[in-house]
Amino acid sequence: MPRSRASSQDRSGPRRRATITDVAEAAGVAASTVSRAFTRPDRVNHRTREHVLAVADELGYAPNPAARALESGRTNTLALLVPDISNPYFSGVIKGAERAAAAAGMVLVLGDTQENPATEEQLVRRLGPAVDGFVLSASRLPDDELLRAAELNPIALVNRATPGVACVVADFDSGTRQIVDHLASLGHRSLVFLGGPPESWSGARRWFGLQAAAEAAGLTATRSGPYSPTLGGGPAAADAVLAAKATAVVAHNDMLAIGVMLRLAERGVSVPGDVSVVGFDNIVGSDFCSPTLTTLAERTEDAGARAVEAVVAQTVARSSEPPTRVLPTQLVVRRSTGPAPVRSTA
Amino acid sequence: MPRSRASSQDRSGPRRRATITDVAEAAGVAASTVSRAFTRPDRVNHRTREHVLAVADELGYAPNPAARALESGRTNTLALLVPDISNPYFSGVIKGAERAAAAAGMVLVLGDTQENPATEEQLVRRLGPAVDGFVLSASRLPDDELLRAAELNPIALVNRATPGVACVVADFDSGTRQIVDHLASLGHRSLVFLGGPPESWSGARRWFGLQAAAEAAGLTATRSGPYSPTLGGGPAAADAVLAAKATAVVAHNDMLAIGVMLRLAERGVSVPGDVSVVGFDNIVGSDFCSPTLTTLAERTEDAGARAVEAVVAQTVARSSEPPTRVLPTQLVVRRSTGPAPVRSTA
DNA sequence: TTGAAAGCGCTAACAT
DNA sequence: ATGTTAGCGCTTTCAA
Repeated sequence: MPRSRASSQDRSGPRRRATITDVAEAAGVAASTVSRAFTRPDRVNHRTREHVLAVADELGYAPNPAARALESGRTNTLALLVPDISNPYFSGVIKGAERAAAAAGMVLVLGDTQENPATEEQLVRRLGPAVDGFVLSASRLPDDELLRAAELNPIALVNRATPGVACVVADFDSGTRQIVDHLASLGHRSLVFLGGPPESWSGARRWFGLQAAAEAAGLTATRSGPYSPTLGGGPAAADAVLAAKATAVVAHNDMLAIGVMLRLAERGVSVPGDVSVVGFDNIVGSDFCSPTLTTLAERTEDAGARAVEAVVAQTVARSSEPPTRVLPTQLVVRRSTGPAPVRSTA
Repeated sequence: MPRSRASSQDRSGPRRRATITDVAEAAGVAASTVSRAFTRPDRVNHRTREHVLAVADELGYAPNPAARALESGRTNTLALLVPDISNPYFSGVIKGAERAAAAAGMVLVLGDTQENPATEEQLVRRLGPAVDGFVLSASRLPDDELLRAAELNPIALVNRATPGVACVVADFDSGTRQIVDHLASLGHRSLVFLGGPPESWSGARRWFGLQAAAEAAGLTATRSGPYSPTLGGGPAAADAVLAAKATAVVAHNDMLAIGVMLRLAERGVSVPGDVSVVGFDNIVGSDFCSPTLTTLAERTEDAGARAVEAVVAQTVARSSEPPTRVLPTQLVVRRSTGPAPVRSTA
């Protein structure tokens, strides 16, 4: 049987991995005993177990997860899909998910959907049989696809809500209220929202919340955009801000907010003297840009962790009513917001 | 045989995944034909193939990777281990690795070693049988462990060199020369290196290169630290800089450099008026901190991609002499460096 | 071109 | 407490 294995005579090729049978032979026991020694330590004689484990260690044996998965149908692997791994915003989600996955004894597979629904769909399909569940962060999939995927695999969403699918979302209602109240208390009478990608669920929630909060506080809220949620989106957004003679702007996210401030500085506009700027995300960098950025902080690590927990829970027992968790948000006030400038047209 | 499968009557539980047998039955062919339809399209009648694929699609069938892996010994999965996923420096490596892995038809598993050699070792051991190879970025494992691991799995290192293991490293010799020449051309006569973690291979290379380049250029180089390679390391490092009356400092990385500048600003010291500051990494943020940071850019995405390619190459054929690739570095000059201040003690 | 059968490494029933 | 056996889903001989 000329199977494609590493022939044992290559100079430095990977040594053939020890299998459970190798260990069994070397230890003079049956394979099932070796298996038990690893998985049900209490169901095997203490001394046998010691011996088996010693032999296994000597042979460098580690159970083959593929074989285990085949038998049990469980892979002990979770997949986390994000739109853009290099976006610092997702670092927190990733970190939290990693931690929770490790705590649950699971391995995390990371996927980058490149902001592309087709890529995301493909990853879900391809990874599906290889994982026990998915965490989809800022998913771009339409509701019906999400539902379909959720039939085959446990799924939890982060910052995206779809009825029937577990999700963890930031409390944008409270968050936008905090932002508006903060601006109102500084004397601002109106704000401009600089929108991000039209497909962004959280973008929609942010704008919705801002409108409601503005109305409640007696401010006028208008929307501009869409702009790229990156530093590169800054110039166009900043120019629009100046044209609109806004005294306060709320950007889709911190990257855009920082890009805006860069451009405003270039054009000789003072922040917060002339314009106050607020972002979303509280990314690394919002604390050292110039001026430092007032922004709404989400608990991204918690979000990642909670989502993993939700998926793990589903792998154990599917509940009929998938939970929705709302995580608190908190406005971090820094130097980019200040009193509304006094206008001649008061 | 009461195997633990999802019983088909749970309300909304995961539907049982279609297997190759299901498809075979539904299509009225043998399982082996279905298998061939997917893996050797040319070895099956055109019409049969169409039919089989149609049925498979209808059933939502996707081959089970675990079963494939069991048979072939290949998982089509690569693992990338980094010390800290949330460090923006690694985003580039991750991104590049993702891209190269996808191009090679492989899935990438990401692991966070938490800057901990023990965690790293554990991950390598646990993931070993589940993956076709490893990319170890900034590995903290001692040489002998690396060698041992390399016997069982193809491995490529990023910014770490160990004889006998494939690696991709940045050209720190050239990079440090660029830094020193830049400072020398601005009239600086000495520099202080703010060191990072003592175990860091690239940290050692940086300091080594700086010394050599300084000597060649007739500058004095001294070292200070170690400091935490984070914003939080800034204050201590900055205070040391002032105590040393340095005119130019080179920080272990950008995060530390930015932390230093923050503290210097706090203490009323002008950058670059009084002190010039240089970093390593060119992270996102080095372009919008204040002042913007002069830093040595590495080609991190390329590094990740090259490393993946090196691993993939090894999975095909192990070469006796694992390759070392040196990637160019480039100094990005921004506002944090300027002419050396004129000192009374000239 | 297709089907039948064996086996990848492991775990779980069942027997001892 | 331990061994024997069957089978997870798939690919791959080997026959037809």
